[in-house]
Amino acid sequence: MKTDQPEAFAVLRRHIEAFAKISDMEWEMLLPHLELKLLCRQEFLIREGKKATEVGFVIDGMFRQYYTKDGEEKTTYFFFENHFISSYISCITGKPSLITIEALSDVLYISFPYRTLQQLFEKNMAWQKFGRLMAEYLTIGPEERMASLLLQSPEERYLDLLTGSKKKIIERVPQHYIANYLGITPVSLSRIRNRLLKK
Amino acid sequence: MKTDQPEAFAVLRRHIEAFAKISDMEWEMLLPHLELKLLCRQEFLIREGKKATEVGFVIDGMFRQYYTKDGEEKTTYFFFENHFISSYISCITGKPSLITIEALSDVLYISFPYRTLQQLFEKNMAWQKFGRLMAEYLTIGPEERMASLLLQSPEERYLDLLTGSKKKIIERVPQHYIANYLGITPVSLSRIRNRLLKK
DNA sequence: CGTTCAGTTGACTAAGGTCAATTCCCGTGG
DNA sequence: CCACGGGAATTGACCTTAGTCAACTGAACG
Repeated sequence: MKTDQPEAFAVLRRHIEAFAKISDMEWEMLLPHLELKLLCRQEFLIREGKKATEVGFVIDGMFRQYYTKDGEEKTTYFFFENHFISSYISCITGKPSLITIEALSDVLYISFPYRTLQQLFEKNMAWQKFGRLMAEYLTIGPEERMASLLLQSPEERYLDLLTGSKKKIIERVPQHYIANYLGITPVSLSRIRNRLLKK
Repeated sequence: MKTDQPEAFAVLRRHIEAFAKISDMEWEMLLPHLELKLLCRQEFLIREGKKATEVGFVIDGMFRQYYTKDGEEKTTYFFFENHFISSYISCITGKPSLITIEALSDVLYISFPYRTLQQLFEKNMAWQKFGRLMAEYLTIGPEERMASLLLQSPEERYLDLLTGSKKKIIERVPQHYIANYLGITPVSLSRIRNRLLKK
């Protein structure tokens, strides 16, 4: 696992600049607040019921995000390298998080306080713009997931995972988490796979 | 139906300022681009496949937003007075809209080009901030809808509509659209209602 | 008074959930 | 090297709930 801190921070900067260009000076406003952190498998980035205060960026490893209801977990996303990760809604609203984010492997990630980001928003146009574009980007995930739940059967959702950019989910995530992500039980996923084989 | 244009515009300003304070001068930057428009029942604000270019704000009436798949419509939201309405994702991405927005009644609404908004974002910090807060706000709807589809049965979703701020959906929207919104057929909704009566 | 469309009801089908038994895989310790 | 243990995945039997198709009811409107 690479642990080169300057390089990790440079990767983050590139991904921030994919949203909005920021000058060296503006970058220096965030840099002192960055921390490189390590999380072991099955540890939590944020737990349901706690207020989220930090925003993360995955350098190496993967996370699972889920809601809990009646003791049952319902997976909404998996996150891999080079993705921002946070209970952003909890940060924005200041309310306790409804979601839990759990490390599915040992994870190396960059962390910084949402509060810092918020201060940058107020101080600086480039950061404000980053905040807008980031939030715009964040609308797209849930929208697609919602559409998928509304439009597709579990079988269709499974087939979707086999193609395109989602393949790494199939490749890296244990099957029972995938079933959970699809909204079904591992038993049903097994049957669906069986059904598909026979075609 | 009230058609007082200055008053309608003032209502819009109040709702914009619920996100970010803007000065009179900043308001003047948007004002000339506002248009008060009328749409008849069953007409469309935006249709699937077209690029969205405008953002709307409902003064009077209601809309339904839906995806289409294999000729079937799947309702995602209803919008009433004092809500922004747009295929915002299409505006943001510049791609053709996946959703259709249809007037469920005759509707009076304010319209302005997304392009104008985008120009204001670049020119002005207050508008940039509005853009961020608006986008942040827009993440919450799909997130909640996604969670509801993942966590709740159709019956639970129906019960939810009977309480709190969602009551106006039950009160104003025909039942077969509600069934569609719940993700089931009108037949099934009828059975669920029946089942609940017997309890 | 008929036409139309929304909503209800019945009979049957399809698909996922549950529970339990079994198999497979993999790592550990004898 | 093999035997055992534990978790993951599969399979079978049975249940629950939504979908489909069709018939019927009821209210709205001309």
